[in-house]
Amino acid sequence: MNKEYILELLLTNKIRKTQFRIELLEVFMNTKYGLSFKDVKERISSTQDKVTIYRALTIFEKKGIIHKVPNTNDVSKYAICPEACSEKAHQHNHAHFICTQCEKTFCVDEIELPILKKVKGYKIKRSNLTLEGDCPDCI
Amino acid sequence: MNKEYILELLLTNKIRKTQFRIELLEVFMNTKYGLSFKDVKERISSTQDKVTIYRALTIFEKKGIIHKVPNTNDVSKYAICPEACSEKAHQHNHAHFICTQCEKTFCVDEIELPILKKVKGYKIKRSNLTLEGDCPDCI
DNA sequence: AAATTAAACGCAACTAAGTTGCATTTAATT
DNA sequence: AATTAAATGCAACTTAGTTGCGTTTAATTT
Repeated sequence: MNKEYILELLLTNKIRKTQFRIELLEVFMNTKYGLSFKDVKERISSTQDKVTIYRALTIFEKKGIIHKVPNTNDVSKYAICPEACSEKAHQHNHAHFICTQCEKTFCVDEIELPILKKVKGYKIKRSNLTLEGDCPDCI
Repeated sequence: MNKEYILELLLTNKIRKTQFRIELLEVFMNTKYGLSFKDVKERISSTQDKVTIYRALTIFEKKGIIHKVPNTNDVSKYAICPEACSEKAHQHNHAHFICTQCEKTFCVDEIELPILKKVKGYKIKRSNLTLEGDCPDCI
């Protein structure tokens, strides 16, 4: 199991190894698609307060452990970062696919985004390609 | 002025020409960047109920007159569609730039998205490229 | 021009997402 | 064992967006 990797992640990011945060990372690692706040809550065995969950999500995102994928339906999903992201270089050079039927969010590693730095006077720090449609399970 | 174009838009989409909806479209046409609900409310002279505003935004989006750009900060922006979108083919083949300083959202026509139809079993109906960073005014 | 009707509107009440302040607990350090 | 700062829990709050329902009004029909 990747429990060791989780502990390593928490250590290098100076996040305390609490039961809940370890379990939260396990949930993310064992899910192939993005999770909304509600999804996360359902998958956590300990009945944590929503504030605690939000705070963990926020710090994980800030540290580059997970990333947030916004959705036109106003319910963002969180997913674990596939490779090494850090607080400084939080680049997700892959697309996200959102199924409009089952509402699941998948990372699509097959599509590589061109890393643009500048376009017509805009300084680009991050880019995010979101695809919408039907996922393999819903076609 | 493009008042005539607005009336035409409403007519072809079978939306009644009320004072408010005409004004709302004028606001969108005269703004070069995306508007949040709050932005819209501030720019409307008549003091419309928020439900009325939301319903107009929803129907305009459904008809392909405006499109919604989600943001990681959970405040979506709405912007008028540059070309001919329709209820069926609501494709926005351009990127959106969100300034992390002033929070403005701009359509970036310079970047053309490759129109992907299928990737690894996913059926893609819509795609959305969002760029984040500093806009020309904030650099 | 009057009657009809369905879209648009306004209000109240609600849900759901996410935040803030503060007191308490606990992991990690000294 | 004592310290301390991170993490937690609770209450209360804000903000975005929705639903139901009765009323108004733009557009159509007679």
